Amino acid sequence: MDNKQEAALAPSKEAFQFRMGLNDNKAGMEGLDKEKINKIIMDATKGSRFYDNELKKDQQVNQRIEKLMQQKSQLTDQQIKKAQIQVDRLALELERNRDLSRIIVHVDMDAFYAAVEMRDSPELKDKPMAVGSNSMLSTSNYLARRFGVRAAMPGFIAKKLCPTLKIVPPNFDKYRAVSSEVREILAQYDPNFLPMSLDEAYLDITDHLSERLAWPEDKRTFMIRTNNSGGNKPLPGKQEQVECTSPVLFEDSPSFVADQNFSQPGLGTTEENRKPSLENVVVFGTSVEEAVKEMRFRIEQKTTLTASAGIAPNMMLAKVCSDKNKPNGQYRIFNDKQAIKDFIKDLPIRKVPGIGKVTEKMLKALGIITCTDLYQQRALLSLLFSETSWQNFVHISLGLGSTHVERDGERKSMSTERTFSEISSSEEQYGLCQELCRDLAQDLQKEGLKGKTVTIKLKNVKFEVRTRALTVGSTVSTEEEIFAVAKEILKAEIDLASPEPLRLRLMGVRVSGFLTEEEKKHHQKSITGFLHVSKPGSSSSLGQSDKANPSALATGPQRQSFFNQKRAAREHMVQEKHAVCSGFVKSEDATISDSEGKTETLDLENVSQKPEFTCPICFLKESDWDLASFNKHIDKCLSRSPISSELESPYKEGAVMMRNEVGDMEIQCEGIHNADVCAKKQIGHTRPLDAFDDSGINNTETTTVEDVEMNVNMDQSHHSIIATSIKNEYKMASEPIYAENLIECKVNLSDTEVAHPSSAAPCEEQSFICPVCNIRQDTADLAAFNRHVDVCLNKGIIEKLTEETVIIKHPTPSSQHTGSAGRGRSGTNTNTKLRTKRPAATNQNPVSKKSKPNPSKNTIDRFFK
DNA sequence: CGGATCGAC
DNA sequence: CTATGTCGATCCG
Repeated sequence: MDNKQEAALAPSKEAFQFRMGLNDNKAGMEGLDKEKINKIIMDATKGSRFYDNELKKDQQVNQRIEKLMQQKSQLTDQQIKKAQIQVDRLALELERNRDLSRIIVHVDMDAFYAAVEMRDSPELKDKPMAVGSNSMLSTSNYLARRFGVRAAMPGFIAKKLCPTLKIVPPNFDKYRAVSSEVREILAQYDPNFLPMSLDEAYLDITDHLSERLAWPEDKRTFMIRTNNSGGNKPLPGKQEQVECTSPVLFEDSPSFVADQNFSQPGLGTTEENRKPSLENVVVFGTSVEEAVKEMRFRIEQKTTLTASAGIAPNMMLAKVCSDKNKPNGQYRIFNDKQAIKDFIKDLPIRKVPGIGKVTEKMLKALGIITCTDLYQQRALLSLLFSETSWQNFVHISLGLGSTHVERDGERKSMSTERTFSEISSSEEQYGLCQELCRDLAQDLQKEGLKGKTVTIKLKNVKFEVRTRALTVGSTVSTEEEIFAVAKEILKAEIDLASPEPLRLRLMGVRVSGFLTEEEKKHHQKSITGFLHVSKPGSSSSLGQSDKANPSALATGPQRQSFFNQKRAAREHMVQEKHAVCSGFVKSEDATISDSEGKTETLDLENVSQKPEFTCPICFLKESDWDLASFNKHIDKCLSRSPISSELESPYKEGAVMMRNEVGDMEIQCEGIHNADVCAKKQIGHTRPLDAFDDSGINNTETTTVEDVEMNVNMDQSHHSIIATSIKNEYKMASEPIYAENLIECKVNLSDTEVAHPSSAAPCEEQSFICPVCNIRQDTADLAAFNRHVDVCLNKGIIEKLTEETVIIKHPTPSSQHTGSAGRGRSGTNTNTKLRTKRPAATNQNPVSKKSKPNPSKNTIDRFFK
């Protein structure tokens, strides 16, 4: 097993395929087979700078894997066994708190953008097509996928795979409109549903379902819209003759009805007793599946587009499920532990949201492919990965996920970035930077946000990316403020590259570190307010009309040339110079921008000089101020001599209102975004998960319950705490617990709500297996058993433990479950942590959820109770 | 805090 | 010729 890395470390072809995710091609009869696809892509790719960079990134991953394997090889059995106990403690706790009471649905429109375009352009319907540009595709239709054409693939390569491919440019306004139609429907099943993007959403339909039970039939009855005159839809009982064979959208009639089973017991009444002309009517039942079918039916009726859905007890599972019967299908995991376990068993970890390419490859190096593998290796993983990572792994392998569909909190950052053909002149780079700042400032303004940190992102022609950030004392939100900071950062980068110019292909600007509501109140009168006043009207007029105009004029039909954009930007700069001169930006700037040509050169010189700032409040000017001290000064000035309160940002109120307005569809659209920002966000959306892979399920190696051996090693000084908590855990579970048996262990908690035979059965007769000596204790006396465990813990193996292990001593906010602290010594882990998304199962446990700062302490307190 | 990286869409 | 844009999260130094 240790040598698996050999193959993985070999670079080139295989590496690239890993990076590009080419391993899951679904070759169709009319398309290309996997071999051909890979070859074409390789040929089109090989030798490019992009490819070189991909190889480099891959090497980095391989190095991480190498480190991982090395750490692994140094682990002792004892360490693993000890880890096993600790991990299992978490697993047990999680299992005990498993929430099976909710019905979560993940709805996913099939090939959304492509489907919309096909719907509206009949000539596209039977052709392979994709939405995007020559340089990047957002999504492709199912016909194109047979040729290997996928989301996140450059259009020019797609064309090589499929010369007849039609690439249509995206039309986000249209997608947004369709999306809001869909959301109108979704809202009726869960008013608090959570949209993830234009084509995807989570719903908690538990409440809907209980209401639905009492609904009369007519509330579940819907007309079937017949768009084709002759094409009468088959009615219940007849649909097998239609047999919608093709998974391809619109290849046959886009009929939901043809594809669905409406002859559910108890609703087959449509044929006879509906009103005269209403024979085209369908009634849905009250079950979970029926409700979701109804939802999808209504979506299709309303939009002529199909959706897939996953139904499960939590969001993570629902998401995986929605992929299962895509397109135009649904799949449900029942709210039953065994059902979850069965589903998870052979599930490739890559399917799980949060496990991406890199994680997949790293885990693969450890022999982990499926969730079962993941579960079996949990002890090892807890030693090799960071706390959050391995705990997330445990959540996944237990099939746990969040059961609360909630909107995300406040936004944390806002950014804009652009790719272009090489720009190496620093003047252009500054101009571009300013333009980005302008765009960003407008977006910030729409949400009334001000941030303290400015980050710029640069990607050179070799695709190397770097980001640099600067946090300032005051807050920034206007173009000038942002640019003042961004310019400094950019200058530093240009200087760093020294004689060589920066050869950029992308630049981005981001603002983060937003003020909280609290801070907003206090910090109201910032430099921003001052600038607003000093150039009355200019910022708001700029917001609306000014933006597109100059560049449109300059470039004509398409804004291809950044030259022109930059020129336009410069013109803009000139207009605004009087605003600039009010102090935040270097004073020289104000003096130069008289003629266009001069602006460039002088601006450039400028940048390499030491900045000089003038305080906008006291008008003091210090030559040795840097940005930070300048900002500090302003802060002081502001608190010393209060500025009249009318300087508040005019946008603040509006922003707050928007956020609270839940009922409004447009706002629900993207949470706190209005339509414009929303549009921007959607540009370039790619959907790698569109590349679903049905063939992934193989390798069905059943894992039986083995490895009952469990020698416990505990840190002596704290063993009593552990002992106690273990005791209590064993108290909770009503049957013997094996390490490998965790998923099985019966939980007699409130899961009985969703009554299912296997979920609630209490245990026969009590007996315990001591986790230390591993001997079965045939006693129903819990106290006796606990005494035994205590004794066991106090003798024997523990003496052999040499390393210092802090188990639950002083739980810190960051070390939730005792794992990380003690692992330092025998040189095992520390570095090479893998980052994974935040633990998927957060809201499972009401205790640990609430007390974020110190969850494990609470847990233990409760144990002691 | 700053920088790099991952992952999702 | 030609390989996105935006955002949140995590980890490490």
